[in-house]
Amino acid sequence: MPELPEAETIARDLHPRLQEAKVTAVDVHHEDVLGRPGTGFGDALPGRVVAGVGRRGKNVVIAFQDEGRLLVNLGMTGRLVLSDAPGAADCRHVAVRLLLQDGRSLLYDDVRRFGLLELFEPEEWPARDAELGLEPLADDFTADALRDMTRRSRTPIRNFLLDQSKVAGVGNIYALEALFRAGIRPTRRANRVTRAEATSLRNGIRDVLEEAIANRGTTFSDYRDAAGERGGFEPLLQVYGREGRPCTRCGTAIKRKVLTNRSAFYCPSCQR
DNA sequence: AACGCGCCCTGTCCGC
DNA sequence: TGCGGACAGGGCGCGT
Repeated sequence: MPELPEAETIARDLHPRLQEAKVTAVDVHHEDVLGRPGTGFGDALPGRVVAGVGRRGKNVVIAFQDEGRLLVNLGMTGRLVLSDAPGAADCRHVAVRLLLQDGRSLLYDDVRRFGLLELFEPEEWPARDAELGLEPLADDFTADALRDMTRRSRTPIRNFLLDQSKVAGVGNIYALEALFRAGIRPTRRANRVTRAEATSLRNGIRDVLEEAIANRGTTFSDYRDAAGERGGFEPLLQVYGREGRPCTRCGTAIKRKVLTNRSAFYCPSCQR
């Protein structure tokens, strides 16, 4: 499941390889990955030149020289792969292909098509950007800022962390890993997180995201980077997907509990 | 208004 | 071996 570290890895890899690239044509094989219907996606892209590739939350953002932006939410199984990368041959579910003037193409491949591609004109971007919450690696993601938000919510803290309008970029894997690091059970109501725990949680979120970026993300099943390669963080997961296996800290068997249709993994001894 | 739920989609796995 | 069903889950639309 691509979250912030996976989007960051893809953006960093694509940035030098897509700069100055000019889009000449667009092949849309599956329209259901296009958000914002009626924006003329296929007609509006040709002629644009890439200025750079960045990230907002868990979205890869391709910025064009005219300040238009293509936001790519990878959903569950989305991949952004260049046609000349070794992993391009593994893209068997290409939903959208951007053809480039230099002969390459950028493939958006997505088996389950939960992903979304949205094109924004310069004046449209600020409103979309404002819908996303704090960047967890930015300076303004402080313990106080996190606590100000958690104290106003009664939803389980795991669910709170998945809300992209609060903290942008954290998904199920890193939410659970950060909660383990902070010693907080995923089921705890957000407004029951103490001031001290909010500090631990803020630090846990930043640490796990930074460590995952350093390891090029987590491949649990489907994630691949822009070259089609797997991430390296999966062996370092402490709770996610480890039901029944011993806690790395205390040895207690990791538990799994379904919270609003999504698995939550935690150590019943370390997390209260 | 905040919150929870069902749905979208398809490859993989399990049991018979 | 083949097949049906359960399962995985990010984000969104909807109901409460």
